[in-house]
Amino acid sequence: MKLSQEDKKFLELYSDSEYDKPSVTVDAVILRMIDKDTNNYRKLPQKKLQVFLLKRKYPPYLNCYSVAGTFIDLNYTLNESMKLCVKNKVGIENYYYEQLYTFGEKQRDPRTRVLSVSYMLLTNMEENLFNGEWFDINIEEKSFKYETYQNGYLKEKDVEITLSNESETLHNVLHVKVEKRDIKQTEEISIVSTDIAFDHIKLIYYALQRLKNKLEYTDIIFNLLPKKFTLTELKNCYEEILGTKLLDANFRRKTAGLVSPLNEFTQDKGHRPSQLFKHNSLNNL
Amino acid sequence: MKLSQEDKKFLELYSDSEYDKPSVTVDAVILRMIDKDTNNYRKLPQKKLQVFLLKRKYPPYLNCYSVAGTFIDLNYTLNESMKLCVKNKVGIENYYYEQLYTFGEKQRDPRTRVLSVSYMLLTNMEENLFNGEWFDINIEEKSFKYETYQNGYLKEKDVEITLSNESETLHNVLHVKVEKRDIKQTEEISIVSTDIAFDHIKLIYYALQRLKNKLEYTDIIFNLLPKKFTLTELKNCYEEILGTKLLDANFRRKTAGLVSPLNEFTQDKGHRPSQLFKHNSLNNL
DNA sequence: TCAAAAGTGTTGGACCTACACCCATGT
DNA sequence: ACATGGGTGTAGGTCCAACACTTTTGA
Repeated sequence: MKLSQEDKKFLELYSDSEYDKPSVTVDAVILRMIDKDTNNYRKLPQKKLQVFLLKRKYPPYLNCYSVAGTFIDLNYTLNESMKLCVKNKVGIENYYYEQLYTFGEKQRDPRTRVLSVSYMLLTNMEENLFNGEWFDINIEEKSFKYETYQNGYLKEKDVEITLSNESETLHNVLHVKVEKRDIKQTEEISIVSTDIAFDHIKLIYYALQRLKNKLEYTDIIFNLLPKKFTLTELKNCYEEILGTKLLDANFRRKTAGLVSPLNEFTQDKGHRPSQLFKHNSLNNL
Repeated sequence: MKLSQEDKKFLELYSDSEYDKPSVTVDAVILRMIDKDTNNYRKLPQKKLQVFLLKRKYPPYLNCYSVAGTFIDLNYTLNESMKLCVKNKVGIENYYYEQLYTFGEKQRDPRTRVLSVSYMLLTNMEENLFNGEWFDINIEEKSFKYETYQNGYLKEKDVEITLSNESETLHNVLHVKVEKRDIKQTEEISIVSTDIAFDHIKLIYYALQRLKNKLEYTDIIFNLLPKKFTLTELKNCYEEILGTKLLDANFRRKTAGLVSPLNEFTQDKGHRPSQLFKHNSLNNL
């Protein structure tokens, strides 16, 4: 839509200096699925979901872990800012990403008012990345509470998210409260306790929720897998994210349409070789 | 997580004035479902999805239509800012809402660099609201293009969104391009032409997509319906949003679990009275 | 009487669950 | 030989699309 003459006149005189502006960061929750080797030569490695955290080099929260993020540069779009940050700080450029949510609570950063535009990134990289560590993710729900009214309901629960690697264990507890009264619905997520910087455990929680939800109705899981994989590998990834066990025979039939078999098989496994498959990306019309 | 002594020292000296900051707005796409009366005494009114647009009183885009929005006040959270804006400008407080997406393209506002944190609002209000008009939404997809590579695909289409009421018709065309190469996936939505302010037609498009997607796996549709409704009304709402026809008998069986019958019936309709139902909100455990 | 909507019944097929069963491998 | 994972088969149930059919009303 074109601007009018009146608009142009107005714009020549416009100054935004009189308005309050918040600082804005982009923050990337980087996830991958890793094979945890077992000692038993027969057993397959177990799949484990991991998040990449960076050790902060400057205050606030000096030496604490946080997700990758940066204040935005006004010369770039939000997506560009996020990509640049991830490239510079973590050293990766090849990943799936989507915007998650924009956090705008007033006290979420002790420096000043800061909005965080958060992203979820998925990669199938094996290597470690720059400036940080991969942490195993363990998530558990506790103290579930449920109340109903005539015109709605109230649900409350605690979510424990434990992030750990060989050297460190970070404990985090969130409180989630969903309330519905008539048409109004509110979801409040508050931090009970956290061992990582800012409200970044909330960003991680959002990413985990998004991933779990999208499993059902998208092909998002293949972004966490190598190009060639066995059906049991695929199944183990689903199980790790969903936190439930699936029936093997049924799983194979259900996912049959999503994958194409290759003429390759695993070897040296202490059990029957298994066929490798690739994601069949043409099911999205 | 508590701040260290070092952090506290740092914060005393901290000044954010040296950093670039963007302006930030919150913008609300307000939707409702309205009954369009037919002249035939036998026929039911048709359901029509509508969006509420405000006529701009100041430049830029003076006298054009836009969605409800405001620059944020740093004394409020994002959600609070949006609610205040909607209350003050439009006069409603009772609605379902969720955050949609944060837009950060560089030239999206002619004044200065502005981020938009957008929201989708759903209401079942019948009345007109302050400072604007309801517009019927018609959406049509054109010139679909599909290409496949060895490692991905490219999809392109044009989306025509026409917003109209008794006195005005606003034409808008978006171009949507989805590309996937290996793990990288990009979705680009660009404005081909628009009759409303800024990139607000994009916000409307996002809201419509979100609504359509959420129909399948949530109870979101009941936020657009009155408390008491007939099953045919419910079905017509689904059909209006999805843009397809559903089979009546099957629809009744499928939605049976979502609703509870009341001991009330419609009257004076020129056809058999129909039972009224209410949303059964206890299916979310 | 009739057009429109309300609502029920049925049939064949697709898909899902649960479980049993056999196959192939390296040590 | 055997533990482990790879992979197939099947019986019963559920759900779903498609279609036919009956009911009720106001003008």
